Amino acid sequence: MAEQHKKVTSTQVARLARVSQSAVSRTFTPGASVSEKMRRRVLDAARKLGYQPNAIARSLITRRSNMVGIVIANVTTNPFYPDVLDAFSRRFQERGQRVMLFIVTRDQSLDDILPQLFEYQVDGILITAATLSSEMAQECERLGTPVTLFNRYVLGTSASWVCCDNVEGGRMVARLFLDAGHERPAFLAGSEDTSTSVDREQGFADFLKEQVVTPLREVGHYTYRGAYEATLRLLDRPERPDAIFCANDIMAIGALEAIRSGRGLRVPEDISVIGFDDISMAAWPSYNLTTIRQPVTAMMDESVEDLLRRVENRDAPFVNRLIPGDLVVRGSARLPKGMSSGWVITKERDAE
Amino acid sequence: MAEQHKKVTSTQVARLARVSQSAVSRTFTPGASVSEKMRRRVLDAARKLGYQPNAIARSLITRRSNMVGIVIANVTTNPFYPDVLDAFSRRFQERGQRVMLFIVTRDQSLDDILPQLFEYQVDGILITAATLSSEMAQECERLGTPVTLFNRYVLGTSASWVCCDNVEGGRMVARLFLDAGHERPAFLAGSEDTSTSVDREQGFADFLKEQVVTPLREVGHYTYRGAYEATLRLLDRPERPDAIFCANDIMAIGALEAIRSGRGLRVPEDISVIGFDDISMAAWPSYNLTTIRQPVTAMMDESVEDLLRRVENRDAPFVNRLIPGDLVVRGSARLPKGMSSGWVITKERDAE
DNA sequence: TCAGCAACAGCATACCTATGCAAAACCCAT
DNA sequence: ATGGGTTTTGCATAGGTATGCTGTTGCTGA
Repeated sequence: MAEQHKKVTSTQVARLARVSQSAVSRTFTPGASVSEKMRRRVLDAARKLGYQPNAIARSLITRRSNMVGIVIANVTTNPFYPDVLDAFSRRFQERGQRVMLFIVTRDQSLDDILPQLFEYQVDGILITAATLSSEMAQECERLGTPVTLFNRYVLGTSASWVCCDNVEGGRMVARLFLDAGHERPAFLAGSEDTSTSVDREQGFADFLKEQVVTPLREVGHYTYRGAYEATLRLLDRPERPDAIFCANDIMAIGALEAIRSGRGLRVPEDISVIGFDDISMAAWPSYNLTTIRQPVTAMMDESVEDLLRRVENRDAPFVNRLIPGDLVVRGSARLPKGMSSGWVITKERDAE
Repeated sequence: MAEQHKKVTSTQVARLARVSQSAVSRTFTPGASVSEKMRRRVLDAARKLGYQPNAIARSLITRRSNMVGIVIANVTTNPFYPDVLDAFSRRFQERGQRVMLFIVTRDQSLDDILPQLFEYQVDGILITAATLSSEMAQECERLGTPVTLFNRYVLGTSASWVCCDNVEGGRMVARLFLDAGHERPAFLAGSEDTSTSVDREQGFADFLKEQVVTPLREVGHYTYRGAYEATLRLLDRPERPDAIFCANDIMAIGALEAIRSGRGLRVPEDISVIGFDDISMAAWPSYNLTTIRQPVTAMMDESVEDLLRRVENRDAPFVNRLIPGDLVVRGSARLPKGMSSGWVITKERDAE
């Protein structure tokens, strides 16, 4: 049997097939010029030896690694992100790109991560739930490595980003609360240093303030437990809120728990709760959460499309996209007159 | 400024620093012999040019890519796995290994995935929630690539595996049900073709049968929704079960929902529910799930230790480890006399 | 039959770094 | 100053593949 312990190279295959190494290479290079006879001879020999091309050597010479870097955070705290990671991985896979993965923590700077990706000559970088320092953005530019941000944005760089319209999402929730007759709305923030939370709050609070209402607020750090406790604090305030907008679904679920198990109140009779993301748990019967659905599929399609386009063509223009989310009406928030559970309310897209 | 658009190579740095290319290489190779003076000159030049070593070229010559492949499944359906992925990624990161990620679906065969990892010359492969065909195991062996399975096992190959003792876990649950006086226990299976589900059921059912009880069973496909529906079917049987052991926590949560929201019964008064994994949701107040805790930390430590040991030393022996889980007693199952909520019951480890 | 052309094969080289070996530099003690 | 030993440097090559260019083959049509 072919029990050699060393790796098989194209040269060995060539020797066995009595052809040149180039012939072997061409056989394994789609679109190269090889006769059918030769291809067969090579493939035979290759099979006999158990040959597989060495992608490392190939990358070295073609200057294409066919690897993209994915940088992602919050994979354990927010079920939204495993979904995102899964879908991205699958999409890149289909497009013939391998994924080099980095999971980062909030306190970890990308400035330590990206250089590792550069060392491995990734063709492009996709960043999710984390932001880019402007030095790093510049570095990417210098190296000619395209970068796409998912759900974050950076201005003044050549990085692409595609983002849910968080401000508009916040606004939609504010409108719903007011339409439903709520008077003491509150916002449960994620992390202060996160654009998603800040933007959602801004849309929410600005809209309310136009109607002369100032929302209460607490911070839940984008975690279930943080939200649980923050909600208890909210409920114990003298001016108890009658509606809470949570910066994401997992916090909304924490809030629900706190309201029901923690304080024995009812949702939505005593308090309305609205989340953001529309993770699959949101539809579970006991949560039945009204929420803003992020248009993930569209966002991801656009992200990988953009990144790969720029990998193919370094000069392709980068793209900044704000995609509006939909309000998914379920049972955790009091309904305004004329609206009913099961509705999905789509914001008409403004002209670009 | 150094605005060149091409990648900087060690040769260019050498030229600028007026030294040999070897000197540059040695400066960036920890432990190589370079004088302090030289190192400084090189680093200066490198900084000026924005040089970064090319890991691809390095890998080609050292025959070490410093990449490991992680193959994982169920990332979106079971919160247990994002946790696992996160921890693995972090551990490898710390040990200086980059992660090449493949997320697979149940119907996807590893036989298509592993060759891709081989092409990229990964130093080792970690497989989670999926199994290895024996041909592939053999292929790994031939190529000398160490493989470690996490939470799966394969016999008769040189692949390592570290696994929770699922049989014993099932047994512990059976014992608890009997001790608590249950008479019509049921098992909610994950997927029939999955060793975790099969083993948990085996431990459970065998123990019960010794006591002359045969459990009911349904299949929940390891998903929330599947479990929800399977539980409704169980509850609608003429001989309604009074205790359900679910093959994992996410199904247990689906079962809880079905019991409460679906049929208006109480847990644990009417029915006991026990899960497996101890994901973080299990501790949430409204679930408060009694479950078997997988000793994940130990399992993961052992997995990466094993894999990296065999990467360093191809001849290091592979390892098969069965690590017992702990029974975490909470409120979703009726308590046997003398046991109380909050207990963690550890199976004394048998001699190996 | 032969010219002319297209298709294909092979040679040689490039990609970028690490490293064995020999030469050079340095250090210290005598 | 000299010699022996140690450290440091540079040269040259290897690692596995892709590809431009030249040479070869085989075929077509007149």
